[in-house]
Amino acid sequence: MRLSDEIAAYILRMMECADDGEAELRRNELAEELGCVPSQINYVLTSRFTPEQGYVIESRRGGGGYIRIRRVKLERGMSPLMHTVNAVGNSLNAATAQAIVQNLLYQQLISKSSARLMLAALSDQAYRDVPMEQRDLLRAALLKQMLTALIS
Amino acid sequence: MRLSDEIAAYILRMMECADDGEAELRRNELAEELGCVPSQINYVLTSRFTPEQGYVIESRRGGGGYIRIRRVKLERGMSPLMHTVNAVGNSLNAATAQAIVQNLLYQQLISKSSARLMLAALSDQAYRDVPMEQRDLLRAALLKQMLTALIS
DNA sequence: CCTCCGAAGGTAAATAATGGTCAAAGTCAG
DNA sequence: CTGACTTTGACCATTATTTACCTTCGGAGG
Repeated sequence: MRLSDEIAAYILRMMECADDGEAELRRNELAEELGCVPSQINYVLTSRFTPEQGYVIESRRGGGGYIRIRRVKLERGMSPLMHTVNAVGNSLNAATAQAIVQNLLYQQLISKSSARLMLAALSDQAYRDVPMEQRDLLRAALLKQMLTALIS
Repeated sequence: MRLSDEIAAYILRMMECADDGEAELRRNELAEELGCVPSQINYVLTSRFTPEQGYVIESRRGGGGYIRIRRVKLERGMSPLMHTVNAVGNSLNAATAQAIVQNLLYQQLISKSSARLMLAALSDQAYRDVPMEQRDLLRAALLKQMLTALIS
């Protein structure tokens, strides 16, 4: 079995055991326990615990730091929002983003103020400092991140 | 639990107990009671009781010195949000952004789901495609954009 | 009054404890 | 053999704690 799969399995197990379904871990500790370099933990997190797969990750550096993984995906019958998260690729232009949000609002899947917030965050207006080539990637990531946050 | 968190919790408790909602303490005394060096109290104050988080601190040195921590109350209505927009510079790190949003939520100026959305949009998680040097600029722009959207 | 001393609190730098990023090198299925 | 996925390691960023030294205030003595 691949190392990454073992790490993923380990984290999944941690989440099942916790009563709140969250896994909180210390990167270096876990890396040591599983015999891998610390950065491999990051690799596993970014490749297997993405918003598309229904996970939200928070972390803190520094003394007493941690990584927390939360699952928001409902096991079956994916929520409509989750469906959108999966439908969005890794790139998204402003017009499409706007259409998606407006559609979610129309379907009453999100509130009006949520829609306003999301439109503001997805419009090119705020991306002045982001290189053009990266804007659509950022937009896609932002939309997915925000929708995932709404579900949990 | 981190020492700093214990200190912060202790101070929060003091504020809750006081009828005026203020906490007044003597640095050395508190340090002794919590088993830390006095300057750690300052660290906690500057890292967790900042103006962004809605606190004001006064203190006096010398005999009979003290430290007083107060929560500032923002007026209701839209103006506090506008005030926040104006107060945010053109660069904003993740920790400060989080503190600002959490404070807005605490003061009931934004809803819980708005806070969640904003936190998701302001966390570094979604910025993987944005060069490090631009992240704080983007974050500031995003926060201002989103708050402005809430106002209008 | 004025000075000086002791009792506070303040600051900054060093150190420790974590997690994050990036790119080179390796692996493996097709 | 090639492209996607993995694994590693060097280097970076953030947060916490400790230590040494500095500043301010009030009052006792002169």
